[in-house]
Formats: sequence, structure tokens, C-alpha cells
Amino acid sequence: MALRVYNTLTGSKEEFAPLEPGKVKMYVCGVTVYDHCHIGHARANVVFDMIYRYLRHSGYEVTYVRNYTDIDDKIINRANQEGVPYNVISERYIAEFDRDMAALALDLPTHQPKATEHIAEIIEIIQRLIDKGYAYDVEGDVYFSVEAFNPYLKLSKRNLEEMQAGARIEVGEKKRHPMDFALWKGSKPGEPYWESPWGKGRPGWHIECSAMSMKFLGETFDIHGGGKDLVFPHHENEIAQSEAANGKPFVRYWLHNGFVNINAEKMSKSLGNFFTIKEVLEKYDAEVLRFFLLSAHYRSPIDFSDQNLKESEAGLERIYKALAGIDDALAAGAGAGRTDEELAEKVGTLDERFREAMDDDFNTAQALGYVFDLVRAVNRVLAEGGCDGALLAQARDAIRQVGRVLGIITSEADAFVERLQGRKAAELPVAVEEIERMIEERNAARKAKDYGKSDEIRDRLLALNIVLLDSPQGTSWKVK
RNA sequence: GGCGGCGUCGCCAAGUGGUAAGGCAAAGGUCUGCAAAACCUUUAUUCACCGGUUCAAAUCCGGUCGCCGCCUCCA
Repeated sequence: MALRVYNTLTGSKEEFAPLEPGKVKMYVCGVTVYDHCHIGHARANVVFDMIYRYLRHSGYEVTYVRNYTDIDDKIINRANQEGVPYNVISERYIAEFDRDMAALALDLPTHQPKATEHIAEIIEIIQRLIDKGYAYDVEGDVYFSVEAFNPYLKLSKRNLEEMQAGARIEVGEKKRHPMDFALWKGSKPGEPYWESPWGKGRPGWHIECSAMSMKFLGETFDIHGGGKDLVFPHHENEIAQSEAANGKPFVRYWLHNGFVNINAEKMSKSLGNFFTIKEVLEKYDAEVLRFFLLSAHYRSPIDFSDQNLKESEAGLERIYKALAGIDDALAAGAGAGRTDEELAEKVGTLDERFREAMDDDFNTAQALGYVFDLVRAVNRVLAEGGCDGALLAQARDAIRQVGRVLGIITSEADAFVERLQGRKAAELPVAVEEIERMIEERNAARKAKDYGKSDEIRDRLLALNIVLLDSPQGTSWKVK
């Protein structure tokens, strides 16, 4: 079955066929580097990382470009607040972004261009737009004339009259039409600037993406992605600039991810209801966060909450425990020579079902459901005494393979469980030595069959969120 | 106001015409001194509501209600 993707431009799922067979050219709007990234940024980047990985897994050679917007009003504001040059701000938050993305196990894009390194290309396109009559300069600013570009608003499916009726648009005196947008902004005193045919200034927000995508991917390329909130105006304006300048279709498939919500409301800077990636990673394992973000379809909204993160943690732990169980069974050689029809069937079809789910517009939620199907079969077989090692090893490899493509389940099973426990143990109000002393005391009581005392100790530990696990090998403990 | 999306078990979440995946939680069982953990099993005749089309609808159409997003910087 061929890959089908939902294209915002057509509003429907379409069979994916790249311009050049076997090769995919993909551009995703990165961040404006003026502050820490929040979970919404994490989602967008994880989603397109997953798409990047799956395309490669499907045999495509992918050129993936993700930019940094490193010059912008917000960066300048921030720099002014702190009394530092703008690039101190942008460089700081580029480093932060890189750290966050690395923590979330993102693969590096093929290119990560910066707007400020492409000023010459930007100026060239603006000049071309002016020459072709799509743009005009006024007192050091250059604007794109939306009325000159007929297909304007084809992506967001609106029309100019409606947009104006919205009344929230301020009519800049310099603009010929209230919807016209800036390609070049003349600089005010004290602001960073670059020389241009229209005077000292800096690029507008949208033009950088047209310039950089053209440079690295050509005038027409396959996939352009970003959050839903970029559909208008950012992507709409990119289309206008690029198609007007080149006279060719810009992008073949537009992909947009849904928002991260807090209590069913969009997480955003302006609402102030956001969590930074850094904050969340202090509390949850990065792999858990990634698993959470992939547990819903990328176009659906996903609700960020403590409970949901905990559920993801439990779910991921379930997968790891099955893998640990396989390792143990393989080491022990239990059940050699036995087979299991259901397990064999699930193992044999996981890859096929995974592809089927992913080929349907990257349905990671469905794909994870199939992984859990196999996990359940594995657990059942292990509980029944195991089966032939080769089949168990295949089950493990099948699960790991899916994990590799999604960028999860990449740790050693034991290491993951220990990581989670270490994280929780660090928050305990008691020292580990004290816990172990109490456990010894309890075991002494149990040996003496003084169960009243042993249960009392257990309850005391439970009150501290510590759960005891008795086994023939002795008593271990974990944080609830 | 315009445009778009959503409403599936207590919670999360797949499913776009063929008779409801999966996870969490819960209950029962195995195990255990008792527990916990682990594992197994069970848990929506029903998909916001009302009509319609169809042999067949959560899925298509019309209407109602509720929620959300975009229209302004935003992943």
C-alpha cells in the first residue's frame, strides 16, 4: 500500500508521490529563537522528525531542511530588554533549542539554515518580486501586494473581503492594501540592519522561508510542514512570495500538526499556559514525553496533563518490561523447542501492520496499538513458560524496529526502568540507607513470623510512596 | 461575524460504509504469610442529540446542542 498524506492545500488525503522518484524534499518551519521552547514546539518537531524517519524507513532519500528564525522583532525586543546585541539572544536560544531537540532524540535535519545567513538570497527574491510587479517599496519598507497574486489565501481557504471584515487588521498607512505584508522592514535607529537597495533594514518574517527552501530544495519541493497556526499568515505568504517570484508551484504537500492543549485550550505564549520542554524534562523522561506526543494522531489536538504523562510512562514501561522479560527468558533458555501460533502470527505481521498504519497519514497511535498487541502476546507466552528463543528474539527485534522508526524504545530495558526509578527516588524525603535499614528490620520480623510488625513497617514505607516487592531473591523496593 | 475542526468505555485514544484496536484505571483469577509487583481474564449491542440515505452508518447527508482553533505574533 502506498503512503497517503493529508494535504492542507486540498483538504484531503492523497497518495504521496515525490517529484523525483525515491527522493523527498521537505521543509519545516523552525522556531524564532527568542525564548525557551515549550511543549508545542516539542510536538511539531517530534512529529516531523517521526515523518522524516518514516520516509527514510520507507526507502526515500530525504533532504530535510529546518530553519532558525534568528532575526525578528521579538528577538530585538528581548535584546533591548537585556541590553545586549540581538545575536546574543538568538545564539543563546539556538543552543537551547538544539539541547532540547537532542534530549527528545531528534535526528538532525540535512540542513539547518539561519535567516541572517541568507540576506543576499532574500534581497534577490524581493527584487524579483518588485520587478515582476508583485511588490512595492515605500520609504524603506517593501510590501507584497496581495491583490497582485490571485491565488492568495488558497491554502487557508478564505477570501480578502472576509479577512478585511475581521476588523482586527490595522491599516498601515504605507500599505496599499491592509492585507499586504512586509518583505523588508526599514530599520529604526539602534536596530540591527543589513544594506539593501531600499536602504538599511531587515527581512520580514515570511520571506526567509521562501529564500532558504528555494536555496536548499529548489523552486518546487515535496513537503512543507509546521504547526496548524502557521497556515495563515505564514504559509499563505510563503506561497505568495515563492509562486509569484518563480511562476511555479511552490509545495506539493502541506502538512500541519495539531496543537498541544492545556485543559482543552491551546498552549501558547500569549495565553501564558505553557510549559517549557526543559521544565517537563525535569519531571518526566524525554522518551516518555516523546511517546506521549506520538500516542495521538499528529493532526489531532493532544491534551497535556500530569495524568496523561503518567499514563504514557506506564504504557512505555509495559513495553520495556516485556522486552526485559524476553531477555530473561532468552538467558534462561526457557521453553526451548516450543512454539506459539498467536505469537508467531503477531510477530510475523507487525511490520506489515505498522507500515499500513503509518502509510495512512502517519497514524502513530494505531501503530503503537499494534505494538501493544504483540506485547500482550509476548507476556502471555512468557507467563506460560516461554517458547523457542528464535521466536522470542524475533518478537524483540520487531518491537525494536518499530521503536527505531518512531524514535522510542531505544534504551536497554533495564536501563529505562532504572532511569525512571532513579528520577523518582531523587524526590524521596528519606535516604536510601534508611529505606534499606527498614527493609532489613521488616525481613527480620518476617523471618520471626511477626507479621504484625512487618506489615507495620511496610505501611510506613508505603506512606512515603515506597512500595516493597518481595521475591524469592529477596526484597526490593520502588517508588510508587 | 467569516472559515475550519472536534464530540467514541471512568480517563487517554484508533477506527471515514460491513457490524467498536490499543493504553491507563477498575474488577475477578494465578502467585503470596498477607500484600505489592508481574501475568491472565473481563469491562462500550454502542460511538453528543434528532431525522434521512442504504441490505448495512461511529463512518455519508440535513438539522440541533456543546467544545476548540484560525482570522493578530504563535509549533
